[in-house]
Amino acid sequence: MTVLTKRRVTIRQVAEEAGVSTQTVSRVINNRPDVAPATRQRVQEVIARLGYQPSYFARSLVQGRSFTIGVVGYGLDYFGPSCTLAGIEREASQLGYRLLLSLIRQPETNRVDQLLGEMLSRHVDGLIWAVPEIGDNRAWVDQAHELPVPIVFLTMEPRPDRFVIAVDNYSGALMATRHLIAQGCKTVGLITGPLDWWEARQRQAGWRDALASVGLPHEDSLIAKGNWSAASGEAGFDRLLAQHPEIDGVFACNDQMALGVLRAARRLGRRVPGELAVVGFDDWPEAAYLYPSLSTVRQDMVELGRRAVRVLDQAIETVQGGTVPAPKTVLLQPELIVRESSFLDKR
Amino acid sequence: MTVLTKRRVTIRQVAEEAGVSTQTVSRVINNRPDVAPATRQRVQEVIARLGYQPSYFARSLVQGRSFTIGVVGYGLDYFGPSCTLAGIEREASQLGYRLLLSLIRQPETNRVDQLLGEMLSRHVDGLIWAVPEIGDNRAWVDQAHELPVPIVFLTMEPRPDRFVIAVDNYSGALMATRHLIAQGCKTVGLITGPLDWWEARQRQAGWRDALASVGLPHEDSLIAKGNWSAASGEAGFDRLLAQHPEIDGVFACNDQMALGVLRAARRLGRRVPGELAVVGFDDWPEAAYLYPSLSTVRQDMVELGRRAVRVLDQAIETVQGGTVPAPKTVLLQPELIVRESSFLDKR
DNA sequence: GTGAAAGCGCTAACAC
DNA sequence: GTGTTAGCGCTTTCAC
Repeated sequence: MTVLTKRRVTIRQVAEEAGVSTQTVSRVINNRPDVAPATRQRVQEVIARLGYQPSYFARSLVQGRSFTIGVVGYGLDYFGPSCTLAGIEREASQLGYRLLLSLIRQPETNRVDQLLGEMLSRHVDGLIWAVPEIGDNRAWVDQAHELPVPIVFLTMEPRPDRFVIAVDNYSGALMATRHLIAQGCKTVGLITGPLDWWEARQRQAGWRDALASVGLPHEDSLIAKGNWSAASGEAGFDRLLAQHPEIDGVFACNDQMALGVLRAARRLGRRVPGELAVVGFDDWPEAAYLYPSLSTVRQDMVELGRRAVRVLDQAIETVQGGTVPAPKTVLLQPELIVRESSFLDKR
Repeated sequence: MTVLTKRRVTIRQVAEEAGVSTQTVSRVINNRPDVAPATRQRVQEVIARLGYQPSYFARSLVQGRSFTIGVVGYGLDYFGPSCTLAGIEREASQLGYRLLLSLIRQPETNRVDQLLGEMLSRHVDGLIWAVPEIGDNRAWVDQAHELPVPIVFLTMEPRPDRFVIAVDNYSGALMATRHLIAQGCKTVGLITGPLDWWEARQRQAGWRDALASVGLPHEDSLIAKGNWSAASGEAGFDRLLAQHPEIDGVFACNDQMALGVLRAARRLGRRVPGELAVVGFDDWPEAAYLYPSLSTVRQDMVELGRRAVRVLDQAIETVQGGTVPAPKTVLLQPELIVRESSFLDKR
């Protein structure tokens, strides 16, 4: 508990106490070789005794590097983003960074300027933009070339001039829908997320292409628009069934909406599994404990965060080295998890 | 997008460009009154043109204040902690603070020293310790008097010499159990969390006292120890039922474990609601969409976080004013949410 | 090996 | 009103 001293100890006090100059202390705390062993030891003793803690702060000012990453996140009350943040923190911490966190509540914020400004004025070494791409909330990205530090974008349409880390939503939706088809479904409905979300559009495209490629129906009346909530999934299935009583499969674009579908199906007397096969997206931890347990597409949000930090770290190092880092895209592959809810009685 | 300039602009460049001293620029950016209107305008123009962004960093160094709060959190893959963090961020942002975030994975960490040291060396104005009280992971708190900045503890046993913000778990458990009793339950089992968690012990105590006060059984064989997961809730109910086939009520100490109980009950052929009444704790967003929808005890984790920041802010102001702030405890009251799962057929 | 001087970007205190 | 000086805590450069 030696660090916990009432007043901040400075390098000067240590120097005085040890009878050396501040430079020597600096050399010791930075593990420079050119210090006499005896001196080094003496200084170290004083440091321990006084509980001296070098100020990263002052150090950053002169070195132009803070070992801090700015993270702009969104909607921590959802499971996915929380995991992503956890992943970011974990990797960052391993690489020796701390996190400066900012959350935004409306993803269409126009405070982007102010936000970035605040982070930059705290001298972050790099930025992670962990806000979903919604509507035109990416318009500003074109100008981000001008940022003095590298920035990595999470969950947006990959583009060659940016660092982007994303899950392959299209491919995940393809897997989910093909699985339903393989189960024998003839009419597969879709509960989408809000279509101004890039992720939602990708998943919808996957659903459509999977059906189109085998000649199954995929018209708009098979699509119910949800808002990621269980309530919207429930309502969406009601609408779907009203128009298509023959429906025997549903791909819900997240697990919460799938939960809503399960609830609606029960209320309307459709057996799941058996008469109706349901697949979700996310693999949220409770999916395995629903009744029936939910088949879904797992995306590893923790890994997403970690990758973002690794990529950013490399970019930061490159910048520190004086070069301009080459943008890079990482597309993580999701995984189909088959449980009970997607089983269909063959007819 | 004016802030996004390639190289950081300093106060000196602005001063030169505007033909004034750095001091005058400083006065303008700090909105000091003693600047001639004409000068002020000229400076502001230059600031806008150059996209100058003052460095909080350098400012903090000289002012001894960073408008940054250090947050040490835990287990962001759970819903509660995520909400708390969201609440912290929101309030902090409103009060003009940024967050420096650190997550720990084992709550019994002995890296407390290092962690606090790192935060302090980044000159945080105050700290929020948002890690549950587990085992003796609070032993170090006795020494925290020596910290140079105020620290607020979340979710731990209140004590008069500390800032503590917590939910009244005892009272919540009391409400849950009394509700089950009021429904007509005669044998009420308990699925606890790990008992080295303070919260788990509080909830257990509430359960016990509620039963004891009306003369209903509350022996240890009615208690199954879980670990907050749905799996442990399911296994716990199996054990409970084996020993007490007459069981007609269960209080699960969180909603996940309650979900496990629902699953086990279904498997074992106990009707919920009807034969078995179940109440959870947390009111996690999907609780209303389970089948049956889950009665539970709502705790407002977002508010918990916000309160922590407000209390910390006051303490910081007091410290800045040169006084020692008086510790304070805030105990938030949870709320019983009655849904379907706790109904019991009267006999 | 070690120290003195200069400076990172800013503001407090004091001059004028 | 505005500029000058000094200094926050540290590191870098260059003496010795």
